Amino acid sequence: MKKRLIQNVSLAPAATSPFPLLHLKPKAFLLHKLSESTNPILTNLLHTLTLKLGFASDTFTVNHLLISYVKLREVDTARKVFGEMREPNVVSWTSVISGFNDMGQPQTALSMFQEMHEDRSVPPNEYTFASVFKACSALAESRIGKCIHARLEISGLRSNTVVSSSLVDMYGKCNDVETARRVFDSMIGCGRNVVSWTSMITTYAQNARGHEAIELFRSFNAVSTSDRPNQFMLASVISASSSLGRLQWGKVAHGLVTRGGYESNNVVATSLLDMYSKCGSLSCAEKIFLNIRCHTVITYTSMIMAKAKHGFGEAAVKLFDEMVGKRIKPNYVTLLGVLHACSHSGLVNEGLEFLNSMAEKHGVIPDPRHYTCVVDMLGRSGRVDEAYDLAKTIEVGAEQGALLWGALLSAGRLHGRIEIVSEASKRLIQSDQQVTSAYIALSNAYAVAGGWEDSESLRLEMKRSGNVKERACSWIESKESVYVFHAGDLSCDESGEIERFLKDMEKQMKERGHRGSSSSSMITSSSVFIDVDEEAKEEMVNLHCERLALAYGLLHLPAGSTIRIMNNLRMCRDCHEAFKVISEIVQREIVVRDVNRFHCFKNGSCTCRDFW
DNA sequence: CTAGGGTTAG
Repeated sequence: MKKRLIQNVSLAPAATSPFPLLHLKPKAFLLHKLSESTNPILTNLLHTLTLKLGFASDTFTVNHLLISYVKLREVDTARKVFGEMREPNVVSWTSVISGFNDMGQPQTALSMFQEMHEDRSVPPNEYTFASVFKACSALAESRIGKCIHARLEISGLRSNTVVSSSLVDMYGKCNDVETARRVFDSMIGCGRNVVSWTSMITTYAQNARGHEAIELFRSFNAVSTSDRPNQFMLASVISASSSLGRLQWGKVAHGLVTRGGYESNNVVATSLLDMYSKCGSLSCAEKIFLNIRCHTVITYTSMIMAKAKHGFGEAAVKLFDEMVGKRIKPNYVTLLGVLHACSHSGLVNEGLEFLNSMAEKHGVIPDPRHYTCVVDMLGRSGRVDEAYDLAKTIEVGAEQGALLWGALLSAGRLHGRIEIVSEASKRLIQSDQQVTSAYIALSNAYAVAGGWEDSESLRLEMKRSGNVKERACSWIESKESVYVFHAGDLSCDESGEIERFLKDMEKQMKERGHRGSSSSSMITSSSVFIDVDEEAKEEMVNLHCERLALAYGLLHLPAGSTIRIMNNLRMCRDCHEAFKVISEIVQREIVVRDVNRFHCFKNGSCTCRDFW
């Protein structure tokens, strides 16, 4: 066995020269072989050879050994080798630190850096700092990151493009957009490259500040003479376009993808798929999906999500089966997609079945996010008590709890279950999460139940405590502009025309037998057309901002054009039904999408307000 | 000489 390996590995004759490496000295031979080894057995052998040939204390040679182990993802062996080094240098330290980064162990990377700091014999250099900031970024640890940033400042290292880019990224991942921007601005002296710009654009994109991301992308293109956007930057810009729901910008980015020849890049393709889906064009999303050659769990999950969001639950489940059939292993996000699909298409029993069997069948253990999805599903379909019973059994942290009880709150609201709304709101208020939404919901619930005084006093309480809710809104995109309609806002010039139009539409809908939602759900600001029979509630109709967006679109967009409505409200099945009826009446395609609220919580603290 | 930064699905 051993003999064969040696033959295979090191001294096998090559075509041109019988023994191409024999003329090399032992050390050069070791270095050469170590740098090209992609085989753990070979590296092990070279390890032995290093020791036998007496290079154990040669830092340079052992560094090669270390790096070889790191590349093979054998970071623990690398660490062991490192521990036996007589005189590790800065490269040795940095290699091990970045090895832990690559293995998804940023915590260990940081403690290695701390060890290095306490050891004092080897000061870190730019390479070390770049790796360490990457670790902080992975952990979203701005407190530690700031301390190390301070060490960098006093270390006397000249500012360096790579280090500064890693800093921008780190602050971005820690949701400290302003500091990220300050670092980015300070880079004017040391030179920015595509990576630096991408870091800053990504910072904006990932912190729900899509407009600034796009704006910065524009400046990059205006300012940069030699650098063109690459796949990293494009993926980020496309993702910013999706979170804004701006198909126009997404299409421009798609053009740049084609021009740059990045279409076959999976990451770019996935971001395009997601963008088309979120901007309302499921058919374009599907085109992208069908062009992907090498599918992964992410490409499938994205398409499953897309179908789910557009209400094609059965198709999403079918796609899931296809994926499993191809032996692509689903992960927890995939199952969220499937549950989402069931939830949005009324496949309640199927959804429950998925929840109960996912651990056994697919090896994914349901976590609070899956349960939240199912609570939402039960709630939408009217099985509010089951939703409540399920919610009570789930142990969650504050942030997840906010989503869980938020879902239940919507359910209670949707079905006029004041005691559920009240319970969910209280939990939200207690956990100090989404306090304003909870107050609003509670107040609305009181209002529906006729407790106008309670409702009024709650609103006063909110005003006193400074809880001002970001307003729900819907918007419609046309060529170059976006028209935003805020809840309760009828200030636009055409309001009279729009109201007349809506009244007429409601009449037509009734003639076609559309019942609309129950009157209690009017207050959810999710229902589209409803019977307005009580004067006292007239004012609330203004809450239905997607009606306004829709009417505006129908009145102003050219005949035959598709109308895309984005909103940041939670829509129920009735709304989708209503849009179908409207679509038939006006003979136009109407695409409605809930802006992904989840996105806003992705990195912690941002709010939906930043969309506008 | 050997080591470093940015991207996609909820």
